[in-house]
Amino acid sequence: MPVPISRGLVSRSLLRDNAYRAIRDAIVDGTLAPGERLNDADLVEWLGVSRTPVREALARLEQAGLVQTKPGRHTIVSPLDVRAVRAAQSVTAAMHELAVREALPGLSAAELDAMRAANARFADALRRDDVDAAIAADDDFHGVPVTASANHAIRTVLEQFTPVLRRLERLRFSSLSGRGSVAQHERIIALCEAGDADGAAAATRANWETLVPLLDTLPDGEATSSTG
Amino acid sequence: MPVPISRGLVSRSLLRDNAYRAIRDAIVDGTLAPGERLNDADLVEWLGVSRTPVREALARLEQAGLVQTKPGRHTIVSPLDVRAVRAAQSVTAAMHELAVREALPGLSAAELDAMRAANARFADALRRDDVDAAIAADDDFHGVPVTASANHAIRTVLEQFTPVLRRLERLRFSSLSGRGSVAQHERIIALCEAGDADGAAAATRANWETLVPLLDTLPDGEATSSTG
DNA sequence: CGCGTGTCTCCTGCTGACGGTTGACAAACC
DNA sequence: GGTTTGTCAACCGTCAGCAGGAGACACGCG
Repeated sequence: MPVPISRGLVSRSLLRDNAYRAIRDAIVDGTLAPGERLNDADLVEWLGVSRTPVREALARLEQAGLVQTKPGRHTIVSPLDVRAVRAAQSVTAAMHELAVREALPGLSAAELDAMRAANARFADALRRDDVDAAIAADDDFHGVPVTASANHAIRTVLEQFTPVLRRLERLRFSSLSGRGSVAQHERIIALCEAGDADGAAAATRANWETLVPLLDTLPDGEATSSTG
Repeated sequence: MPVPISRGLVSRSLLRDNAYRAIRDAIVDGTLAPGERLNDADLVEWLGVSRTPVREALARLEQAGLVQTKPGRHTIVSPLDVRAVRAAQSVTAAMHELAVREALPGLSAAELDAMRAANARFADALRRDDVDAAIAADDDFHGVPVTASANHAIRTVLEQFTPVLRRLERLRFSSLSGRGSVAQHERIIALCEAGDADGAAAATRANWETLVPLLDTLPDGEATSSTG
């Protein structure tokens, strides 16, 4: 049997990556509550790995702003902070806008189909009130231009800050932000098909701005750490 | 004597942060050449710290794309890759544009003065062909809107990807990209003063686009690792 | 009873060491 | 001589342990 020569298809899993995903997901879905203290030893026991991969995972999470570390003292899950989420939102929106702009010239019919399919799954998940599936489909939809842009920096930034937004959506509203997003997605697809870069970029940005009104429902000082 | 109650003014320096800065600067200024192999043991000996802080520094550099790691095999300084630099450039430009847009409504006269002062230092450094000073002044100039935007995500992203651009400028051209940048900076200041958000944002983006023509002078496959 | 101080414990940051995997070299076979 | 395969050294990922500092508590003093 001739072995397929696809390179690096199965990459060995690093313990630190698994730890990163596990802790990140636990923060996003609320298992680890905002403001909660993260003890290295506890995480070690929970994940069944040593402190080194756990600490490397925490370091990555700190860059994203999901955890905060005071050197030598403690590590906590970041409180829900309006300004921090707003910051992550505007950066995320800018990245998606940029991805659409860079991807559009070379967007293939197959990729447009992939966006349509993802949007269909998104709509279906919303009908079923399946938050997990809806978020996954939404990620798939916006992931098409990101992948097509072939811009690794965009991907890196999005992987950093998207969890911050997802956490707010899941903890605070327990349902995906906009049902109107389905129509917005359709509009984005249409503009992409028409080759309207400015229009598609603007529509994408607008789509990610739907989070903003929800932000305003968060009291300014909610769950601020020490002073409150 | 009453002690000033400024909080956390002196933050204890972490070895990993020092290691990060040292390695990053060495890559940017070419001390560590593109494609060069990075041996943990060598870095340990050079920096005089243990492997852990060195590895944490390398992990951060990998996110920025300045080094590449094959798990279990080796770590190398990223070769000069047009696509990677182009990706970092477009993300950086988008971030600076966003920073100006968010900072403008609340930009004070003092901050405008700071931009003018930085631009003056920038022009002076260019006259003296002092690349280090020019880059520092340029950073200061663009740092004003970034700081004023109070958007921590923007700052994080810029700290990640700016070194990638600086490395290209220093290795490949040994002089700052655009002498015309002084005039562009003045234009940005004027538009900020006039409160023209769209104009200032566009001018900022245009300023960071001056890197693009230089990118085209890089052959597509320059310094790709194995074949060369 | 309130405040300041000393001690004690816990936790983080760092260190040094070990094992698994990977790419390379060389010997053996066709 | 070319190809295959066995062996090997090197290096990264991970582990357990140590030291310094910060916070908590209790004691003593005013």
